[in-house]
Amino acid sequence: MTDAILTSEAKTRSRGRPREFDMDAALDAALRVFSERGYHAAAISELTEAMGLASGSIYKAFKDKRGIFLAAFAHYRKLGRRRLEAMIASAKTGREKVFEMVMYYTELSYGEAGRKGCLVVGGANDFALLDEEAAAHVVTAFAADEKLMADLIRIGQADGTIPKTVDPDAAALAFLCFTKGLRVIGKTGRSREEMLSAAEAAMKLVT
Amino acid sequence: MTDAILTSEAKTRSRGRPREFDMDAALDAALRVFSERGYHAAAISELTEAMGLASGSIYKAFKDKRGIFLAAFAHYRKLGRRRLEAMIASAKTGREKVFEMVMYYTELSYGEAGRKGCLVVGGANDFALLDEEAAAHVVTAFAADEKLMADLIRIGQADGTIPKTVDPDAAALAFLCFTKGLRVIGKTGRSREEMLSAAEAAMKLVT
DNA sequence: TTGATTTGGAAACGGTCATTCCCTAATTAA
DNA sequence: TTAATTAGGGAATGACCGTTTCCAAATCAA
Repeated sequence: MTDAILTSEAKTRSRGRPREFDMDAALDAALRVFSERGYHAAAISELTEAMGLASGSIYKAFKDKRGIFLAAFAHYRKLGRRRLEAMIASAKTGREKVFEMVMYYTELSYGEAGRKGCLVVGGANDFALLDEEAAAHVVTAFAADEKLMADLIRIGQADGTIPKTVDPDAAALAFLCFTKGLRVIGKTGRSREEMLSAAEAAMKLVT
Repeated sequence: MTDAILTSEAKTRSRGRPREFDMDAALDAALRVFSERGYHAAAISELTEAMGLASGSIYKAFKDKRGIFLAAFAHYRKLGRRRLEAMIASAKTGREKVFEMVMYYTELSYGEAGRKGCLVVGGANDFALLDEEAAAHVVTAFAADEKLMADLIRIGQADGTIPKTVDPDAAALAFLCFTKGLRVIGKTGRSREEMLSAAEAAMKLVT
């Protein structure tokens, strides 16, 4: 409920006893619990244990269970976006950038990491019809991914690595479905090789 | 736990008072609740209301909440598979069959139906790390879809409507991810037109 | 009929969950 | 120093949830 939740950057010391725990570490722990168990199955007692905080402390730092989730969700998005943009930046052509984005999700979608799943995909499942505001955050997250992918496709069309015949918006939505589907299938524990083969096949979307 | 749960076909009358409620209708109601709210957020009280049964009756017909879900899940799969196979049968070429399968999921992924989501995708989220046996049912459901899609692609390669250069297994997994992703994105309430454009784009997977 | 068996349903039960309370500790403002 | 404020934490709280119990009703076997 304070700026600290949103930015997790320390700033001008406020009055009263200062926070002792590390917000980023606490949110890391919280998102781990929410990813593994889902929102509704995650008990406060599990969150307190994972975060290393008593329930009273958690309820003082966040408004309620929903508040913990929304903070963890924002944290998760910030971290993910940072890693994703780093991968995209390392690629030269538009087509390679598209491939890097596909690979970013592919590498998260097998083995143990895959089984833990995606907080955004999980959020879509847990909140779509139950919590309008939380659902709006999920929509925002998907929209950001979709827009980024469309931008990368247009870059590829500008640099000649992706045909002009491709409809960037349609292909971006198809990629969005594909990558979120990767995360769903990843929860069933597939191998890296299988997921890589699917990712390569998906690149046909930009031919 | 009886055959009736699995087959929902009436058969040789057993001893004792006969069941009064319609199993298919009850499972329809149950899967509606589970789809809309997810497994953990679905309360028994909601199930009793939707199914028109008292909790005692439900617990006599099913073992527990998990048993209700598993029965609804099997029911959902049976209904879905029936509709899917009908759509595929109406298509002539292998490529058209692939398209019909993609369209089957596309038509479930927008508007109100899309918002309700898929019980199998939801199950992957709700059970992957929490219930090994239930998770195995999810794996089976995905595997059936994946195998069917691979078969359709091979039919297309045999009748010349899909290039031999396509790897059927890789493309089938890519389609599986795409269609399950459609169901995830569908929970955020997209339009039919958008989803159709993505579905058309996805057909590039078999070019 | 009678007894055994099974279903239907309402009420009761025990446990767990999210949340609050309250006291102590640490800090700033005056 | 003192007062005000905020964090930490453990115990208490109240609600709800899944499940069980118990009794009446309906059927079959004898």
